[in-house]
Amino acid sequence: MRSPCPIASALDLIGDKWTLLVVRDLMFFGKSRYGEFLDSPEGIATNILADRLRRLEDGGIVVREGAGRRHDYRLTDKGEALRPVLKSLIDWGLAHIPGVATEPPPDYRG
Amino acid sequence: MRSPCPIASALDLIGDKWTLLVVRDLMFFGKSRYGEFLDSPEGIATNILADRLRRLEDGGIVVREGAGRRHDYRLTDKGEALRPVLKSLIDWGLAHIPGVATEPPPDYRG
DNA sequence: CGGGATCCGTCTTGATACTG
DNA sequence: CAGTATCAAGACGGATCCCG
Repeated sequence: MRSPCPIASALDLIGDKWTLLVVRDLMFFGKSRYGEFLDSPEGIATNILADRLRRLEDGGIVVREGAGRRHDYRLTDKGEALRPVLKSLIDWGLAHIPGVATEPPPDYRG
Repeated sequence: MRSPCPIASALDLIGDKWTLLVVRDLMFFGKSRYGEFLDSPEGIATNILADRLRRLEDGGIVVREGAGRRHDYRLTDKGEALRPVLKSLIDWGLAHIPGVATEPPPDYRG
């Protein structure tokens, strides 16, 4: 039994286009509700969003809070621990992707 | 015109399961040839690998060197700049994914 | 033999419509 | 508002073929 590569294992959880965008909304933009994620300019589809939220929950990265329909999603400690990943991604994007830093960027705190 | 989010832009380039695994092979395991990437334990298919290498090249993250068939892929400065992303992903995986750190991990230099 | 391209069946993704 | 149902389009995996 070889222990799996931590990069490969991490990418199994968060290695797709949409998952980290939801984490970004939670981490940097203070969003917590389904409808707020939907409003993001990238335009995630409703079924994809539901699927990613479920995977994030199954992976222990977010928790769903509140009873009934009006629940909030919140990052767990494991989810918060992704902050350096997001930060380094932001730094890389700003430095190396043309057109991304030409205007005052939104407020990526953290 | 809003400037696009650097995270979203970055994920357009590297936000999938396979791309960062190729970067990992280049960055940490000293691989540089098609056949070497194929040998990685995750088992990428030939068509997928060819596609990802082309995208990485188009995105300025790798360059293809050498004439004829026997060429090497090498990280550009833009590709090397992904090192903090990979590093933070390794740290997160080791700390938060069960089973990943139970044996002496391979040598992630950097 | 190494480095792909191509074809094909399957699984996933995504846009939209619909429901409680 | 927070999802599910439906269904088309694309990505994937695997095998095979091809070309130098």
